[in-house]
Amino acid sequence: MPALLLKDLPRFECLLEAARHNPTLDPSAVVAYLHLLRAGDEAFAAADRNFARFELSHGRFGVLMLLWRKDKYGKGCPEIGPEGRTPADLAAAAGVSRATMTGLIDTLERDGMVTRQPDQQDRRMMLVQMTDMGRELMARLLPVHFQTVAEMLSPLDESERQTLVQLLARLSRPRPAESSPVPRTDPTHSLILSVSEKTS
Amino acid sequence: MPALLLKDLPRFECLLEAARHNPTLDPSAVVAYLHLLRAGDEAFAAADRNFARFELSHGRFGVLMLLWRKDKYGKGCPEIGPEGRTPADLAAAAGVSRATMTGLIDTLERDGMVTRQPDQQDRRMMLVQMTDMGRELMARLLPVHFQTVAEMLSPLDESERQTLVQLLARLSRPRPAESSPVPRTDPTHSLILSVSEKTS
DNA sequence: GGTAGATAGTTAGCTCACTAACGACAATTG
DNA sequence: CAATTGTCGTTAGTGAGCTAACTATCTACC
Repeated sequence: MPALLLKDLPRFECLLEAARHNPTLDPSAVVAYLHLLRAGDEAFAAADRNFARFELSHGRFGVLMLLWRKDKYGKGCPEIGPEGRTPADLAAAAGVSRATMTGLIDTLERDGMVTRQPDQQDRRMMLVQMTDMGRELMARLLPVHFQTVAEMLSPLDESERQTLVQLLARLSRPRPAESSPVPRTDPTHSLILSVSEKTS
Repeated sequence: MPALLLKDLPRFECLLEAARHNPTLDPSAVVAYLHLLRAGDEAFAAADRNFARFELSHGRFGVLMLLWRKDKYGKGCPEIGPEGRTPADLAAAAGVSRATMTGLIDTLERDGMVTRQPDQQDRRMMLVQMTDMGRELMARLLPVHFQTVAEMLSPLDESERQTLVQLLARLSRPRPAESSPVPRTDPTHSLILSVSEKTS
């Protein structure tokens, strides 16, 4: 459970009171912000508890998930592609530093979940691939993980989930919005984005 | 930025494809889950950038925030009260372990933001109090922080924020819902809860 | 063709959480 | 009153992330 935050949330009346002395305090914004942090942390922690049962950290799971996606569905979704299994690419896709990715791959390799082999074309690079053991681990873990996610969202019906996603999507840092070569679809559905593109 | 996660989110079509092979995969739940993690992480990271400018970590900010609230608004909101300035209480309110709170208070005390003094009644306890320097720091930081929160939520109008809060509140782990001695108000507004109560 | 700059992966050292275990003290119970 | 039980704050040690700096390699330009 990495994210820490005030579990003892202020009451709305206190915020109103405080707002009278702090002109920059927007009570409804603070309430939404605190709820967002809390819900995000709960979701994160719930997933982490599952991962821990399989001796995985969130970071290591992320690596396996990326490899699994490319492994299984790389064909169906061409922008994922079979390439991009280098540590640097994994780091960008997972949102961690290259140094952190080295450590993640180290332990995954030690545990026999992935292999590292030098790239023939570019000898600076390594190629990371999932082993059968890694695939088996994911085959056991993913149903549990997906079930947890499904349970977490079970209080909301389909249209409520869609509303939630649209609201959350509008909170993301407004991007340049230019340079979108892909045919426009509902932005809440085609949520490929930014980081994978802007290898700048 | 503590929380790490897949920045390279899967496209909805990929999820649909994957769902055909994984019966437990609920595509709309996964999309909502990923958006939640991402939005929460962005909110967390944005706040952290502010804190870092004032040489604060999220944890240290939490401590100062709790002390500030009790310091300023303890009277207006009696359930906060002037007591509860012990490390153990701060730890429970901030959602960290007592050991972590010791470290947070250590550095805050070193930097002159808080003081520690032994409790006279119960000589196991310490009392943590904010110094004038701490108050000054908060007086400079809070407007920046509140402004960041306001900007973050600016894409949503009041009714949208309310919708978001209600949806997020329903995602929180459903509590026993019993043992609520306080007169019922809108649960999305009176979001005092759980942790402060269940000192069990 | 040789040098300058960029990039890939790694290493070293940092911060900030955590758990487990400790001594000091308080509260409860025989 | 003595003993047990529980709590408070602290310490020690671990894990996961980060940045900065290094080596090796590729690319581009004169």
